[in-house]
Amino acid sequence: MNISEASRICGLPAKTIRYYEEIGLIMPGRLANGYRDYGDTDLHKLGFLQRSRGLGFSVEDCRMLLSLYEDRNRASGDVKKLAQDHLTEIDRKIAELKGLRRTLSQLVDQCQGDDRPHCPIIDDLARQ
Amino acid sequence: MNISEASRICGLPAKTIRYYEEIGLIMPGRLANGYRDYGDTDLHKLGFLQRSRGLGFSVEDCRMLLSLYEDRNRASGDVKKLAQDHLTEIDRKIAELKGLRRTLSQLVDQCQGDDRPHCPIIDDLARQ
DNA sequence: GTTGACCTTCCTGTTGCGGGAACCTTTATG
DNA sequence: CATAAAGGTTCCCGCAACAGGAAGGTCAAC
Repeated sequence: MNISEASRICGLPAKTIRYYEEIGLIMPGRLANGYRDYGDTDLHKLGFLQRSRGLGFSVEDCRMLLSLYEDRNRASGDVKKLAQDHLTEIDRKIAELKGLRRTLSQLVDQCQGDDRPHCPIIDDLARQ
Repeated sequence: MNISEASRICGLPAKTIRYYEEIGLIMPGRLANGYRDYGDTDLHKLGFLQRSRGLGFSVEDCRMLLSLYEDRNRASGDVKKLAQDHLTEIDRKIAELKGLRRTLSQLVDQCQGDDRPHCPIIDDLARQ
């Protein structure tokens, strides 16, 4: 199966699939003409990558997850740790964004938003 | 005032300050020896940038905010719109992260996290 | 005069691809 | 059968917002 069909099936752009190959994540076979040739195993891996990335894991995390996926003797604890660390990072980001949101929405509420120059948002940013 | 002192005062790394100059955000004077020389106006702008970035505005947004800051005839509505758009974007990111968080935490909860290979997280990612 | 702490510019690397050029193959069509 | 369109390939640049580090100039102190 060529790359555009693999792309259609796994939902990843061809560019992304080539990139994953470049960094050694999935190495498909090649046909005599040099075209990439994706088999069932490749397609499963691509789908796995698509969903892992969809959960926000970094590509390097995905590399780790993929090797755990292929390791029949893996410890589920290793997977769980990866996921928990990611969860912690997500929580950190959410907290950070909520902090920004609080401050920003207060400022927005205070601003008249009309044609006049007076602006509490600018005043806050410019506070001496 | 040289760059390291400016950095200490505004709280931005010297690297960042130089970068802001490179992209035309703040253009300090130069001494005879070629060293950058920051005056009060420059320092105010740097502080303004530091706080704007701290609220998560993109550097290009900061450029716009800075020009509104310097525009005595600005309409506060322009500032408010920028801030509201940013707020919308923040909300979008929060929602996205919360979605990930939901799915991920469910999976984590289902996983035993022991030495055995069975793992609902992997199973979900590998779902055929 | 020499050391050490500054400063300068310039180049590379980061993350995860997207866009596009230049070129080759295969397939479809007149 | 010639050709054009639609694939494939590699390779290189660009994005955001800097950080790290090399190579070299400058300045103050001892």
